[in-house]
Amino acid sequence: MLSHSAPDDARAANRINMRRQILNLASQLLTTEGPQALSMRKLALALGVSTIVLYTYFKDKQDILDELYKEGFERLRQDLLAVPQGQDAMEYVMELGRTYRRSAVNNATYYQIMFSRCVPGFNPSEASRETSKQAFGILAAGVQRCIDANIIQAAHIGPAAEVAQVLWGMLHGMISLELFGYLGSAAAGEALLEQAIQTIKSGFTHPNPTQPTHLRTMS
Amino acid sequence: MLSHSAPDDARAANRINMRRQILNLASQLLTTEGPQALSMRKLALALGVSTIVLYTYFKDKQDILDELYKEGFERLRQDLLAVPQGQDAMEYVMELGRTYRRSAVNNATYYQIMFSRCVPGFNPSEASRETSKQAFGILAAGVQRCIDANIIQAAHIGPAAEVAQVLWGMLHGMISLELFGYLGSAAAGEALLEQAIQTIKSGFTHPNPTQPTHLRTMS
DNA sequence: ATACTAGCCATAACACTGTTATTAATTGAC
DNA sequence: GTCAATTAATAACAGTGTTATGGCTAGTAT
Repeated sequence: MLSHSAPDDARAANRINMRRQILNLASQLLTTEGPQALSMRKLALALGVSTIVLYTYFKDKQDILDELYKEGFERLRQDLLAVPQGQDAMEYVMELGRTYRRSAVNNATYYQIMFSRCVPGFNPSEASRETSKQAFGILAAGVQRCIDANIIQAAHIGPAAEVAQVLWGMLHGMISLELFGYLGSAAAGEALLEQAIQTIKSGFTHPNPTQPTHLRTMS
Repeated sequence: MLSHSAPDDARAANRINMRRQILNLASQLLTTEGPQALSMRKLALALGVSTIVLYTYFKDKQDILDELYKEGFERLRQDLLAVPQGQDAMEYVMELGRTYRRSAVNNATYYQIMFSRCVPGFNPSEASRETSKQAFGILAAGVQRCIDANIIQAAHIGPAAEVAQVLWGMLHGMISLELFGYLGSAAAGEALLEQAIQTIKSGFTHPNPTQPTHLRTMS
């Protein structure tokens, strides 16, 4: 009923200011010490306040992680948006893949929150998963361009979203293996991703050879 | 110096017996309640003993997780070994891929331990990582067979181990996305994996088209 | 100006977690 | 039977997320 706007707005501004301050510190703690070091007590201590403060600005730890999850996908989205949509549609998609890897490696701790269950109870909220879909949308749009240019024959391979999911899976898989230390050095990871990209390019441009491939063998 | 073998063997037998009992319960707890529910106290309680018992048979929690990690890769390896090496080398590799997914989905909680950092401080030991390489070796051997049969032209695409790593990455990526809920239902996950397998098959059999693909566009 | 209401925050605690120092008991060895 | 060593229970320490209690401060209403 009664609407006293000015002071409430001041409070609201203070709220989002404090929220941002907490999130900035959480982000810093995440990048420097990793996901498991991000504890409510450490956060409060670094802020010079009590733990209760965190709970006045966030529902719980999940709420904070949810924001970091969103920020991670937003960083990825920004990096992907920065890729120039140059001449060739397929070349653009391949460059998206290389950029995806660079972004993931540069924000490895964020990537862990986004894709591995590194914090025991954490599950991203539905709203946050929408953010993830926006980053994926850039890949899908790139694939759609390839289909429109007849570089990928959609009829033989499926709708753009599905093709993009396959592309996404491969990118994520290679990066995930690299970040888990299964591929050796970063250089090896980069080289193998390049190989994977070339493979998927060939796979997309030469869809589904229905003739049995073993007939083409020669001794 | 003094070698009293028989009783020490009795103790040793008891040790490995107890170890197995603990691991069985840990495995059960892992599959039924997930990685984050696997606590030392819960384990001890379920065994009807004190927590200290766990520490007399294992160095720490990591030690137990390490065993589960190894068991996970052993299950995967066994499942992959069960795939019949039928007629076509490429068809065999594709079936390996489908089996890999089935195995991962059927042992989803194990898969989390194997590939996602779901337990804060856990890092598999070097010895355990060797176990993981044995499972990977089956994929690599399958790829090698394709190269030997000239289905995959190694000269254009790289050595078998690298090709297999690309295959592995794609498999892992698709499964990882599915298990994280990014692909929707299990049916969607299965269908998309099939599409990914078909794509990689095409990519492997039609290596590196050096001619610019955009010349082949038609309106 | 005074009383009040609302939000903010510190202290301390609860229920967990992994881990261990101190004890006591059991068990195998001679 | 005595002795040594392994084993196990109790209880505690340090850490985690979370919250009930209560005090304080700041804006509102009269």
